[in-house]
Amino acid sequence: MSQRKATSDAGRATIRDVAERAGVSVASVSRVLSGNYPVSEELRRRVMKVVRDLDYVTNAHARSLAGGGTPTVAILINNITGAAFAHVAKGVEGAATLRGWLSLVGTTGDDPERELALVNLMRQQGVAAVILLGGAYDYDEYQLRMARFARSLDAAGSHLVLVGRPPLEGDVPATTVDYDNEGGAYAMASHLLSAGHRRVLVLPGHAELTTAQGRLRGAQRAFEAYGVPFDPGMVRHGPYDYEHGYEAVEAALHDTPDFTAVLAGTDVVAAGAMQALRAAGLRVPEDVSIVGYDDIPLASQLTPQLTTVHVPYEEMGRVALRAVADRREGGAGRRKSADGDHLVLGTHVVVRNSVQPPGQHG
Amino acid sequence: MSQRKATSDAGRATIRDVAERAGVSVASVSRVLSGNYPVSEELRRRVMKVVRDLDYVTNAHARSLAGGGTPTVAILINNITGAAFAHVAKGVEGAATLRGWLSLVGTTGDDPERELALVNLMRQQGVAAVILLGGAYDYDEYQLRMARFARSLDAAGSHLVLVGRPPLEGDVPATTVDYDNEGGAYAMASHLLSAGHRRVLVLPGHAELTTAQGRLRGAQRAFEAYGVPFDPGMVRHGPYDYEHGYEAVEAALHDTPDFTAVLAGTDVVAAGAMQALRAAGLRVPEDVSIVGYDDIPLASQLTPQLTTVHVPYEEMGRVALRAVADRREGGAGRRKSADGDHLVLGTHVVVRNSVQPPGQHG
DNA sequence: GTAACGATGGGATACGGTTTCCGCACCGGT
DNA sequence: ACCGGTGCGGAAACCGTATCCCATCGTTAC
Repeated sequence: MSQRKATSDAGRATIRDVAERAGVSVASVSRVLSGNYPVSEELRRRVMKVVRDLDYVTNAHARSLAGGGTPTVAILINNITGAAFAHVAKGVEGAATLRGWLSLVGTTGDDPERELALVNLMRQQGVAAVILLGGAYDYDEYQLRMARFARSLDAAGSHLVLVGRPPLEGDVPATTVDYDNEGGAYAMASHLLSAGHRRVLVLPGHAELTTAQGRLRGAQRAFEAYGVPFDPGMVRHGPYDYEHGYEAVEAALHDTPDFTAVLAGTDVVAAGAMQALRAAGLRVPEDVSIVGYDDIPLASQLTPQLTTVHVPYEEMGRVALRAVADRREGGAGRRKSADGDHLVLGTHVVVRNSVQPPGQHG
Repeated sequence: MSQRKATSDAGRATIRDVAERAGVSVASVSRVLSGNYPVSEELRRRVMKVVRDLDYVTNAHARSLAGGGTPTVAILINNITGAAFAHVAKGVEGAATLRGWLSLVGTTGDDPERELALVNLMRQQGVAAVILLGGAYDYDEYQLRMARFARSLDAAGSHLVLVGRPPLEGDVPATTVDYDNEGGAYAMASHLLSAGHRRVLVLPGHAELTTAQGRLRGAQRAFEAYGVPFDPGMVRHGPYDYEHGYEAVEAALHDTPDFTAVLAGTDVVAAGAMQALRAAGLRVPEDVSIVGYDDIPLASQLTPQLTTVHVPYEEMGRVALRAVADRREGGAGRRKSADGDHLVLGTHVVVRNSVQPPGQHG
């Protein structure tokens, strides 16, 4: 019945075990390990030997409790298997690891309840920031909820970062990392129009998704700029997946078969559209041109290779993490500065082989 | 100069702040929140009101220190953008969230140093398990290192889980979740052989990667079973990426252009191979058949859709997490049982449109 | 009417580190 | 030989929560 548990206990070794075995004080061990206090060479050697012998690692929980601890960021994502999001996650994770930070991930599966639960969970973890990936839904209630999240995290010394969606309205303590979504769509549609296409099937995505709204707006603006009437009947909304692309084209071939090009809201949607056209005996791009959006690897792996809009997803992830890190260094000083709270990265069209002037068979 | 920091301090509220404001003891607040101890309705109401007012959340670090805490698993992955790994991660994360567990991810980028650092970092975090994804390298030193990891984690009350690779040799405290890699390759090659193909270009992957070794062995066995001589000159090793598939086919078309089918080690490699064949003016599958491995979404999005081997990646993730959870529940009792430490899931061929008997043009 | 008991709430302590504050020893200078 | 300074190691006070143990109060049984 010893006062303290035996050194040879099953669980992990504590700093006290190390101190005892090395015949020094607990404080000394801590100092040797953190290295922010002068210790004699002799002491360091003795301690390090025991640390190796016991295979000791410090308890991260205890360490963060006491003040130190490695910063952690949380990445919240709808679906980890989406290539675009995966690239953002890669950017965040890479930048985090580079500075010794940790990253937690959670997937929400498009469920607002899970999102709520996860944000709270992350708040408990005392994360340096919560990074939310993907387009937002354009419901007022959703926006209000985000604002509440932002304030709540801010009050707890954390921070909310929105990636790939428009910033929140009002004076909300959140950082947004966005890309020129509408501009990319404008450029992409212009590319199609300047090739001579006039009847274009548009598959922007879900009507309530901010991403889809921006892409649709960009396309409309391009039509206006070219003086081409925009036919709302040629727009079909739906999820960003392969099946939607396939089915939308199937339906369009039945209803309005006179289109000569497809402006897909996503590369994956474009892939589905392409397959549906082939199934109907049409050739791409000889009979129908197709363009995508995102420039994920798939775009260059399709046949023909897809002309699409490049979005710097991985860089967005890096930028998001840097924003958090900077803010953490900066600390006070720029409390109310709304500057730098909204970063916008550029997009550009990548021309490949899926577009051809209409009516030019062969 | 108060003894304790003011309740209205900037940082997050503590349980003590709540207790003070509600006029109860710290213990009572803890009990109300954890709910594992009888408390009067009056007390509960008073506490919960303050909790809401202060937007209080418990400090996860303190909680884990004190014994409670939500279990966490760490997922270590080479490259998060790989579709197959992403699906495993999804399986793990999904199953984890289902039981209220948390998941940390780290990417190693194929760098053994980073892998080492990450395992240690995760050990500090006191994770319930470290789940390592992807094929292993067949170096002795690497195997030894893994064994050391396993023992180290085991000693710290954690556990190592290997997913998608062969189990470690010897009496190592690790769990392996594997799939019938060789069997899948055998079936896939048989499919090609039974269609009449005899000259097959084989792109198994990196020679040192256990995954590639298994797929190659399976193919060889199938050739033997069919009594078809296996030509080592038709095997080209390389990374599991699009570029390798493309370049390998380009080179093969130059060196040994008489092949009628390509047995790719991965769907992505198959995509590259397909593109290279097209670039050379060959049709798939009329002139050359192609098969892949993994059955990621890309396989069904290519044209023609790819015949491939389905690997239950997401399920592997779920199974891995369940293994960890079971072991944690089970606790003692089955210490030395090597049973159940190696789980193997089945694979099967998915027939699509990329295979045709050779020489049947049209 | 009183003793025993169940239901609750409070105080104290442990969890594993970090860090501040102190004291000790050893150094050289006069 | 005495004194002040410097460098290094130790004791103890936290960090925020869970839980054990005990005190109290209202009940029920005898």
